[in-house]
Amino acid sequence: MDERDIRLLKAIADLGTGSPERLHEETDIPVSTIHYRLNNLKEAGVIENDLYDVDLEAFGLGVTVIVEVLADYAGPYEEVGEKLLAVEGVTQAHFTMGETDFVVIARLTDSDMVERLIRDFETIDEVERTNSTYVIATMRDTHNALQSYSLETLVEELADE
Amino acid sequence: MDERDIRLLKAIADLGTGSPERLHEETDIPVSTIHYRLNNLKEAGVIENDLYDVDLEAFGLGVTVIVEVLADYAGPYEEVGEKLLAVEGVTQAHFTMGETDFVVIARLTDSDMVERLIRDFETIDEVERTNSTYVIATMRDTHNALQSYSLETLVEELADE
DNA sequence: CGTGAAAGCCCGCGATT
DNA sequence: AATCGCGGGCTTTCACG
Repeated sequence: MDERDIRLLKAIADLGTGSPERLHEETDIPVSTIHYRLNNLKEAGVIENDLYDVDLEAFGLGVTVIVEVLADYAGPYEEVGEKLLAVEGVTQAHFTMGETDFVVIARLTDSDMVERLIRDFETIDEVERTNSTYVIATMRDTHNALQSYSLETLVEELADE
Repeated sequence: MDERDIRLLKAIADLGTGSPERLHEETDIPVSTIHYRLNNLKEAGVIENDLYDVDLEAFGLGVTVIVEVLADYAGPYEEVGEKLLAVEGVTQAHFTMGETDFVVIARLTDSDMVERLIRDFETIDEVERTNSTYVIATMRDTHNALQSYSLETLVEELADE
């Protein structure tokens, strides 16, 4: 992966599309070269998949909750994690170190559903305690960390390897 | 938005792609109708954008941190939020109610960069205190809350409107 | 909402450096 | 091994039933 790949990925992050033509306009790299590069990146697993960003508000999923979960488990943490993931509405689950064991983020319709979510969590054997925080407004929610990085920083990081 | 749209969006969430042909295989809805529907959904803002999922590990962005930010501000919260978003590596920022004011999630390269992140936060005038939690493993991180919902639930939600 | 044909884009091939 | 032009083929669009 060289500077040209970075420029490509940055363009993808900024434009929010993988369209070769759009990328060509943005980067001035010839269309067929973009193909060549993109294929390599896919092969290497750098680009996982193409997907759609669905607006959850449209489904009435307007409520976001962040739940800290304290668990007591003997086996591997993955087992507990799987049970958390199975609860309806969970969009993120992070296994963490520190005061709490898991940080879970869920998207729900209303406070009734929040109640059900918490109840579902508490029902899990290994779960000891939960601590919920309501989200009033989400200012950013993107997988594209690249968007927040400057091209220079990314190239620099690359050089360190 | 009717039941057919829901089926379409559910298929998108499940397959992880917006490819009309794949969607046709899954739903048996004619290809051109899928185009028609998808266009409407885009117009309505239900589908925000099509994008690529970039593997952040490939950039050495292997460290995830969750930071709770306590702030003291006179003006609107957006002002503080903007300052938080400007810090390099921030992928999510939620304005919350409860013990803390913001929950921020960032993707970074190493602990040096975590230090810098915290320092950047603390430098912001309105920020009073921060509390960081390291993520050991992320078990799920998807915008696709739809994946975790059953088709029945979604249609039911729709009917309530 | 479905059909068909025309337009435009994607992407692999192969020649070039 | 990377780059780039070309052209077949598929995807998408659009006017109509």
